[in-house]
Amino acid sequence: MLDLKWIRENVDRVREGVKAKGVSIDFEILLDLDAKRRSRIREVEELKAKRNLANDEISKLKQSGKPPTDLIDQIKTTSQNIKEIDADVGGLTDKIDQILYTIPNIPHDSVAIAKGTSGNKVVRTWGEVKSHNPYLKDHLEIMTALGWLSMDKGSKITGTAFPFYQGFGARLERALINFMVDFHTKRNGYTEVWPPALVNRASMTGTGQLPKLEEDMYRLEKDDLFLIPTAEVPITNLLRDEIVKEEDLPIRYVGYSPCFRREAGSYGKDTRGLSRVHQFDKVELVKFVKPENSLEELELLVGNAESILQALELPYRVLLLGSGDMSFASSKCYDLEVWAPATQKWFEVSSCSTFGDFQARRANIRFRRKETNKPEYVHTLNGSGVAFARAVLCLIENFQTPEGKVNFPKVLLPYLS
RNA sequence: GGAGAGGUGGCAGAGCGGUCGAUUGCGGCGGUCUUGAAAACCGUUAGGCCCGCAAGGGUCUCGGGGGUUCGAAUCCCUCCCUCUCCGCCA
Repeated sequence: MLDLKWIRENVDRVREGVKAKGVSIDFEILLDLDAKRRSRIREVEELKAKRNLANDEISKLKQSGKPPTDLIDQIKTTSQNIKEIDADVGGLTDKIDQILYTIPNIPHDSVAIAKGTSGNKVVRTWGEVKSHNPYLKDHLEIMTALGWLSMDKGSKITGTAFPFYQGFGARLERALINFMVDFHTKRNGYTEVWPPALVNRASMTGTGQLPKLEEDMYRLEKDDLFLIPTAEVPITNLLRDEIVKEEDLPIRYVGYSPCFRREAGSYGKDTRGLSRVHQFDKVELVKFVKPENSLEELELLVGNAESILQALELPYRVLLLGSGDMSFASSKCYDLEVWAPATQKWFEVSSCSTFGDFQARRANIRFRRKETNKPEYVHTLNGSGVAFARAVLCLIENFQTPEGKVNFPKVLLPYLS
């Protein structure tokens, strides 16, 4: 979330930033509640100071054996007042928090202000973008024919858009997990983690999925736990409510997890085969960095994600997202899209963002700077490195042979043999 | 799931209604001593919020929330978590 004090001092800038994200917030109400709350706090703290002095006095009188009954009677009304004002402050705080939690992060200055996807810019393209060729079959056709994937079985067992991988398809999934995690640990310097796939409400709130996206997630009612939409959630929350040492930064984690998305209301849009599914696998990169290194670390993160696509010999392009297409918590975001030559579409397989201190503030993740010895919020970043279902889709379509078989990039061969 | 014991500062561990934000030890930081280091000694070492340009002052926090009281780390209720034993189980 944004800092209330900072909002107060920079309302116009926040107002513009929020609008650029396509969200509408009534800041007059917020600032009014804030002013009321602070005035009530001043009021109640004065009373508390008075009560504390009286309590000291009572304590002394008791110790010297004098009955402090008069003083107790006097201070009773003060205590009653304190209770009432405290309740009022509590109510105001709840209202303020409710608003604060719905305010999105504002885009970084280097991000184009634009509606929807109109501000997205291709910053570079890599590899050969194959044009349409009559013999090309799409991934679903190939994988189904080879017995690698059954969307029908997934539907029977669970429901629509739950892929069931079989035989070599299952093997491929497992190989990709190992390849990507190895690559990021050995070559890109990340520390491997394997997080839980279920998280509690506090974690979902910490990274910003809640309260806004509750409808997009699978939830276990009985335990009030959520199936993670991305490993970003458990991995970022690893450091929730902690203060790390300055010299430990940057902290880099890589973790595999299954990802679960209800994708409510998205039926009929790009849903063929593996292009949009409710459960998929993903290797996620998460970084905690010092604020001054945030943008530079984002570029490195994008590079780390790209290195996977290059190793897999997949043609891709990098998009810098405009304000209207960015996620709620993101401050600056690059998407990586891979070309699928049969489907003739770009598929997003990675989204790399810096969140500034937005998540760190919500999740209370700080570091202590040596010079000042004061705790400061870290900046959090994450990116897919990369997301599977679509990467598999692109892999199959790019590496298919005219005979209806599939070759694989040589980097995967050790994992597939 | 059942029974019991606990959750206190970076860690360990006291306190169990009244100057307790908290004794003490370890660790960390600064200093004295030393050619340097160790040891020893001295000092220092939580965070949030409010007011303030600042210095500083006030207030809150002993797992979370609520209650009793003039006053709660201490008493009561509730939830969460950890440990031990039993049950169940991959």
